[in-house]
Amino acid sequence: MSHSKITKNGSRRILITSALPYANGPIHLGHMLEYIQTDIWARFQKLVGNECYYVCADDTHGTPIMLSAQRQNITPEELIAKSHQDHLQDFNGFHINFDNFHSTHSEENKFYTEKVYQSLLDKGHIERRTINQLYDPDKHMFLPDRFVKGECPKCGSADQYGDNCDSCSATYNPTDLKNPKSAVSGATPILKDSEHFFVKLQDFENILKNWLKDGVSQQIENKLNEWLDVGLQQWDISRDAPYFGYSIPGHPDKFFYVWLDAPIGYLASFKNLCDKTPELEFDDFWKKSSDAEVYHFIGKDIINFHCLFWPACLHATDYRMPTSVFAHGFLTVNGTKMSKSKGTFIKASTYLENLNPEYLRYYFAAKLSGKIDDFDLNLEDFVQRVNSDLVNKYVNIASRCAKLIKKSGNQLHASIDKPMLLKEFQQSADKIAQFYEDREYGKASKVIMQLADKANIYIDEQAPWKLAKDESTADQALAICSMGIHLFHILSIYLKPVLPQLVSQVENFLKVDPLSWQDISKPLVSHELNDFKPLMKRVEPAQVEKNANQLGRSA
RNA sequence: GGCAAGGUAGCUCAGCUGGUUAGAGCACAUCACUCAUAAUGAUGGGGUCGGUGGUUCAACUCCACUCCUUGCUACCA
Repeated sequence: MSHSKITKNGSRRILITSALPYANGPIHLGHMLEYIQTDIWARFQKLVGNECYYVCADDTHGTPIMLSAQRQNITPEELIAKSHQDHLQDFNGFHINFDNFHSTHSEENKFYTEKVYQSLLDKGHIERRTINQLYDPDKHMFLPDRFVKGECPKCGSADQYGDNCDSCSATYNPTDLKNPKSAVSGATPILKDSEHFFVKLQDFENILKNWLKDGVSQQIENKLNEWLDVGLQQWDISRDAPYFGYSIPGHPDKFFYVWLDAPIGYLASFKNLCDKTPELEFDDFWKKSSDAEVYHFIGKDIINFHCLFWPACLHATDYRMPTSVFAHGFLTVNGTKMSKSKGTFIKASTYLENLNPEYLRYYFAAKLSGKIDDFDLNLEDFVQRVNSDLVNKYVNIASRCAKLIKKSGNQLHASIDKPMLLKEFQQSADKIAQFYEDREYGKASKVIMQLADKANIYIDEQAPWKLAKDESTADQALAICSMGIHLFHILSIYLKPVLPQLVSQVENFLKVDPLSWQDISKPLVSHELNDFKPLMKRVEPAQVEKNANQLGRSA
């Protein structure tokens, strides 16, 4: 169902998360779509005066990290420490303003994971059962799906991973693969028994159905019906040693599956923030009766984890469930999946070497909706969109007014030249706020750019440059250019969640304190400005090409 | 294979519960302007809405089938 909270009074308490990046690889632009989407929402909530916290963490456990560390001859702890630094650098580079970025390999996470498990156990939601699984006899480890390769049992294609075939898209069990090989050692896997721990998800069916009814969008609910219609099954939450993670209390050879402790990272990161922030209480947000709001931003690929397993875990632990879960689609580049060989697998760090992060923030904002549709980063469109909207329309307003104002000592006129136009700009605030709230950033951007067009039309019609030539009308010219700045001022507030860095330069130019939503109604009459300096350069198509080429090689 | 979401002008996208000549931005063309980071303004050409077949007085909007893309399919993360 739709979430259309009114954002006027600024009295809401909100906790937001993005999905945890896996500590086994670099952040790429697909990741950034989600962090930028979330960051814009968090910045918007803060801008309108709500109490809002945005937390995240590295997802550090599981077989891939263990093996990756082995291959690099380092400990998993060293690997995830390196990732943590790299990830933070990328996030900072894109102005992702986390209130806390923690790790699932932390005291807090261990504590809450065990707490969740103990609650599930105490309430009889855990069952133990022996299952049969592929095992690498050389490496002495059980093999997750993605570490078994073989021929598709249906079409015979070679080198197929795990449980589905790339070439015929058949679904099967890893044990069905013909000529299976361990992707770790190359050995032929054998079947071996092991006792696993399962969460009886069926126990939560009614709770989950009720929560879904008004907790998530129709699109997500439709998807989840696949699971609910067939009937919820048991969820395997244990993995055998060797495994990098937390061992299950009382069972030293069994470990918690990474997907159990990953979302718990949201709790852990927030707890860690609370411990650093005296006025912040964990229970105010997570106790069952909390009236704070909790939102998870995720990709469409992990809907089941966040809308079935995770709420069940929270409920069993007597915590509140999320207010809602927001899912977005996948990023494509020039219409296709990001591909290393095509040079479209773009790492965050490579992008930052060549391009301004706010170009991408704006491009994402200009096209994002609240739905789970995939998102295409079309590089040509990217250049045109950013240059046209940001430089030619928005920044241009300030640029074209600044020189005439400087002639008058950088002092804005004492009167408002066209009050009705100002009013129109101000009255768009509610509509734009609602679009931000609904994550319809594309629609918000469209309204903002329509206003920018109106500002340029106004200046064109008034032609202050003509009036400035004559002593008798010079004052009128100043009034018009001042009006242009008033409009620019409001546009800057509307764009601030998307373009924090640019708007901070604007604040310097306008000589004002950090802008807030309230400032929309406070035009800078008779205000003094600083000298205007170019606020943003155009994107050069060559930069983008360089970027793509570089990426192809370095990925 | 099953389920979900998407397939609308050259490009990127809007189009609510079906209803006059299908919209926007960019790109393109012509004209105007010259204050502005060769920016801005005005006007114009351009789609029959993936395909086929239905329902209806009327469908981009409903139904069926079909093709294509992406995701999920519970021991991948």
